[in-house]
Amino acid sequence: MLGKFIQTRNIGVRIFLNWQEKQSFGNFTCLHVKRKLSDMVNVLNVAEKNSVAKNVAQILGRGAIQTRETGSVYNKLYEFRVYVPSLQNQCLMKMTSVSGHLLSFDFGPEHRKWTSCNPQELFSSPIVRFVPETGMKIKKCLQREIRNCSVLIIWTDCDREGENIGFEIIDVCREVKPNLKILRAHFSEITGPAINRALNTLTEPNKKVSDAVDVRQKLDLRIGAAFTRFLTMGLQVPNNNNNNSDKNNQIISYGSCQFPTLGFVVERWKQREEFVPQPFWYITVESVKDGISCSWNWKRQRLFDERSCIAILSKISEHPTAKVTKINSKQKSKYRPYAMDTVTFERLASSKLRINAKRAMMCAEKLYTSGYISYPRTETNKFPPEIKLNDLVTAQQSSSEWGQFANRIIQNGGATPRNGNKSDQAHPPIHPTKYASNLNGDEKKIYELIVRHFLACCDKDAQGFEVTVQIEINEEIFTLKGLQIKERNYLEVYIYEKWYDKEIPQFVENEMFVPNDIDMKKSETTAPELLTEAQLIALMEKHGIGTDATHADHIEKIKERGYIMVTPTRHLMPKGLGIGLVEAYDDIGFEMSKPYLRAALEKDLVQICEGTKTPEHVLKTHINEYEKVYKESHKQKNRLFELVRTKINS
DNA sequence: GCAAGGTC
Repeated sequence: MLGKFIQTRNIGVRIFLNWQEKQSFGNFTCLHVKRKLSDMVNVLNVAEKNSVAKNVAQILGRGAIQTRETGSVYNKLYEFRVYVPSLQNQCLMKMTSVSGHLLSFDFGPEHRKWTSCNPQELFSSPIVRFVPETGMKIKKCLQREIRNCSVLIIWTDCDREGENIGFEIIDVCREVKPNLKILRAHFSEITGPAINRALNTLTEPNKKVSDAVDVRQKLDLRIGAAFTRFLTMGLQVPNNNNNNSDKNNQIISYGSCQFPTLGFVVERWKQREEFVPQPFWYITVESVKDGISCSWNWKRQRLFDERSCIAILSKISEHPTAKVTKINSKQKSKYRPYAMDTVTFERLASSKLRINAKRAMMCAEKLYTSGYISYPRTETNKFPPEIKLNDLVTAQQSSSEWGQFANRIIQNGGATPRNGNKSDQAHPPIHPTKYASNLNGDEKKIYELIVRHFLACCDKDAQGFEVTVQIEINEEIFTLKGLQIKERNYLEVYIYEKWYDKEIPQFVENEMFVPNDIDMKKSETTAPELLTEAQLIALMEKHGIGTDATHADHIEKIKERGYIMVTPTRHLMPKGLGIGLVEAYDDIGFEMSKPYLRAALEKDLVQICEGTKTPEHVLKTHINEYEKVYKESHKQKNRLFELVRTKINS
């Protein structure tokens, strides 16, 4: 086996020279080359984006790669030679890429113009699939290169969309070469071991997963377009942007993700609007001992009845002597963070670094394609047992900021990750894959967050000692808590969380003292705050609205449409138009702004992937559901539009 | 002029 391998490699080198000769001398060596090339299998490899193609080629080609232009500015072609186990052959690998989806769905020409048809027809009108102008150069490149290849290996991202993009590549290539052998590589980080493992474990691509995405695309297009045309043309809201749009109406869009996103913002706003503050009363006790002031907490916390509170106050004022009835001491831990999934990442970036989710994902994407971190779109928050965490921790020892901390983890017996219980069965939690020292700006901050979170997760919980003192004053109970931090552990590297000592005096059981002050205070309940971006993302995640990659886009979209705005305190506030749309649909009895419809679709898509439902069935069911809503809104359109107009003007 | 999902 080894002998064969070496021999094949030698042939590979010879052919390589001949191939270059062929380039230089045209047909001169043609016959000779033809004979030798027959030993070599030509393989076209296609990744989802150029950066992946480049880095995968660099790893597999061990630096011996040739770069060629493809006609598409962003997509290069990299050539190298490597032995591919599942083909049992030394291969001439041509590695190139698409730029995300290559194909696009749209209505046929007869339904594309807004005035061409009743929007309801869009639920059943023909849909065409085509390569948009922006992808034509990539398509030409794929079809040109596949002609002299017998194998196609798909290197798109290992998620649902990636599988679908894989089939787009397959369709385009099969158009010119129907009898291709097709293989799929599985990887979730671009490192030597992961990429070599992928090459050694090629499988068939998964059509079911790709089918699920087709269903999602068709549904989103039909429903989005039908309702958007209906609302925009029906409401005729004048456009206040002075752009060059020849249409004078503002677009009032509906989308299966943007509408529920809006719904969350409006719902919170409503809770706040409808909130009625409730007055409440509570008793405070102040004392001083050993020079330390203590504010004791009432066990009843608060009473909503003033007279009851007065009664208790007068009762304890009769014998205002406190007796220490209980002292509890216990170990207290502050837990280190779980391994990082995408939503946690987006929320931390937004709340701790003040980098909005959209920008944070862009930075993470760049760090991933540069090989610094693992794939940033993951729902997994537990590390697989086979991952070599100690190697990853060791790699961070070069840092002047957290290197010592990484070193300490290793010295103390190695990484002990705090794992959650979610796994998408495709990607590990977000973690650094190598040390980076040359980053700047937001990318640097994002990388630092990922590294510090990773090291914190691999370290130990912080340990403290909590003392709870309980007193009774004429049968009323009050408590005081003190905290002594013993071991900071993960907190030393995780600068985003704080934990403070709280010093309290020494007490002994049955000790008696007279408090310096006993008082009754009045306060009232406060309304919930408007949502922050971080909280909205958490809600979207919880209800399955959008993907890790698009949460941020949907929030941007509803801002752009004039449905919501951001307050100076960075809270999300719905505008009249947004409130009107949500209330109008609520009013005619449809939960369009609620997340349930999208969640139901998501569930069906998973079933398509698992093979328990057919794509045709799922598509038909959901189309029917939304068409019913459409017909009803059309029937009640005067009422619906009037409701929205009232809100816009209020 | 529409969606959501990829990416530059």
